Amino acid sequence: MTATIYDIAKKAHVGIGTVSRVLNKHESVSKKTRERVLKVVTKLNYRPHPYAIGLARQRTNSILFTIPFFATFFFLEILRGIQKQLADNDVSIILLGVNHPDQIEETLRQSIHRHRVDGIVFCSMKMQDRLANSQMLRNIPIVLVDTYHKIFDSISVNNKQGAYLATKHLLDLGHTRIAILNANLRSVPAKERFKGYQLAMKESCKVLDPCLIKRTKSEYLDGFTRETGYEQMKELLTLGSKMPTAVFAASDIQAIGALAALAEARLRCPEDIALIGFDDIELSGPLGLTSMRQPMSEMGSLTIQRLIERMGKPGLLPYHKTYEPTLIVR
Amino acid sequence: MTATIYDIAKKAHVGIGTVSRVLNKHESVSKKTRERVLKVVTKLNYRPHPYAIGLARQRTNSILFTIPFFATFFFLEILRGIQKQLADNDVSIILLGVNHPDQIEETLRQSIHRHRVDGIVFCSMKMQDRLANSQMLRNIPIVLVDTYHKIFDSISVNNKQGAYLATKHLLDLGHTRIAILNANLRSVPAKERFKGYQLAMKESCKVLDPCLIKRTKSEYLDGFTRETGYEQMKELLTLGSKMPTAVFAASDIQAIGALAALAEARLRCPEDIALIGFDDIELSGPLGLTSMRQPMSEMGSLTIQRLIERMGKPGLLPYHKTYEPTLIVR
DNA sequence: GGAATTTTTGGAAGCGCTTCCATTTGGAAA
DNA sequence: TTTCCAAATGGAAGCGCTTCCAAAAATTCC
Repeated sequence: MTATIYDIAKKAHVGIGTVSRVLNKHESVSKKTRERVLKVVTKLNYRPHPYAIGLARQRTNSILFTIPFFATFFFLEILRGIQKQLADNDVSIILLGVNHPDQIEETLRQSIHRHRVDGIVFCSMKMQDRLANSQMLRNIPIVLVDTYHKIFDSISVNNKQGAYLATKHLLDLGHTRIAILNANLRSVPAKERFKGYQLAMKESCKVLDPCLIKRTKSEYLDGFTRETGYEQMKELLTLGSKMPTAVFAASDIQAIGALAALAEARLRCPEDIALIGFDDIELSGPLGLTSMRQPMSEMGSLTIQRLIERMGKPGLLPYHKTYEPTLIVR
Repeated sequence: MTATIYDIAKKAHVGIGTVSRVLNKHESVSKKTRERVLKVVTKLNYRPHPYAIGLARQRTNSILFTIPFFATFFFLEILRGIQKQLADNDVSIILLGVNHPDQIEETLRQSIHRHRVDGIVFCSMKMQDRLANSQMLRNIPIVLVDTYHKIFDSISVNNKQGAYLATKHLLDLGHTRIAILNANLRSVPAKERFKGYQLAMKESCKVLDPCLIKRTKSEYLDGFTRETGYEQMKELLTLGSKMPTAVFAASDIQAIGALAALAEARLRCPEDIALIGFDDIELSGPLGLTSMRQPMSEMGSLTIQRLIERMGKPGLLPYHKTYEPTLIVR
């Protein structure tokens, strides 16, 4: 059996209230007693019972981390940042994988009720207005990562700037016919990335050739998939003389699909067609894919900082942080 | 404020004991009362407080899922299976990412104490004897996934058979000089996979050419890394006329490293050198890498089934389940 | 030295549940 | 109808903590 504060109180010849006060660092305990209690705490290797604390304090000290289940590396990286930050704060994280966007609301509702979490991190999924304004999320601190909604704190990456830099990189290499493989434009990141591409192209006075601008109507994952990239590249390859010399893919995952299409067509990547991605996911390295990197782990840390701050002072105005992605040339 | 059993009891004109009994499906409640209580439960949208339950029952209904932090797809897949299985059981999962093997013990100790978990899933990390026998893990149900130790339940894949099938596939394609890129042989899967390779080669009377057998001394991740694969393939490429015509990599991740080496050497994969991997990770598909698939999600489900069963009856003998991997030709 | 504060301290009550024991109820048997 | 017994029920105690209030101890001030 693990020790309780009663055991400590008895051994240290004090009341349980005093023990609790020592453990919670209340200042109204004399130095002498505090030390006596702490000595016993150490000796008995005492650990507070998190559920008892939760029950008494009326909060659970746990947060819900909501992610779409399909994707991979990005979340683990964010998660790593989150865990690092959490270690100090004695908060545990409950993972909620959502398989399909339509499930979000119901799944969320269940988890909130079931786990009575003190806060929610909402990762990479579009926050619908209806959901955002629902009663369910009224009184609970929320931080969005890699997505945006004006009424919540959000941590994201400057997609426009990233896309601008990526395109610029291709332009600087001397390319003129630069295609974009975009996702579904209903996705905010996709929209932003398109803007960055446009801006860079305009700046260097390149005309936007409509047939070089690919996007998708796919709803699944907003089109950030290999399949999309593969299809889009296939289409580009039918252009014959109008083919691009370089391609900016709105995500590495699409870029990888594009690579597959290139391989099928027996085209070499840097030589025949240049390709740049976005996200710098794990496999971009070995594939030699140039990409835009997002400071994922750092974003995770910041997320928790915000969440905890917000848990302390509920009235805060929404805070929006945007990181600048950096170009990783390979 | 959410309703408690007291609210329910009052509204349904019964005692709290009865409410509790209804909620826990005790049979000793008359049908009439049960229905009356359930009606109120629904009306008030009552949800039990997990911490109160935890405190009263003396267990936390949470399990610790321990993974190495580096890897990616595999865990998410396992996790998905786990979550699916958990949905019914009202158990929540606490994620513990371990950054470095040396941290395992301490991290584990902290988490067990802090969260008082009812069970542990231990994924893909070698379970050291010392740890396995430590007091800390004495009285807590544990299931190992993708790793093995005789005193714990384990769920894994028949590595030998998988490697055998993979090698056989290459042999059937007519290859005779087949190399193996292995990981560190202190890793059990690596050892098993080597055995499978040996077996297949012997069966078809191919002599094992030592210079075609690569392994690594790398401790990091037991050598299941891109870097390892890359280095090993580089070495193979220096063999000149003794070069293999086909390569079996002990993991996809190594295979991907190998692909990079091939690309550098301007060699085409299926044509110049055939390559087969193991694990069928997410990116093997788009890369067109033939591989051995493990039923990861299913493994996750089974893991939880075992864990829950073991939580019910602590005395069970260790149970070891081995899945047969299947060949995915691309 | 004694009164008036101020600082420390003890521990009851309460968080929301389970569980056990005592009590009540409803029939069946006599 | 009365007697018994099993089934059904109510609710106190207890899980390990926080917090508040009252009481004790220490300190300050006349």
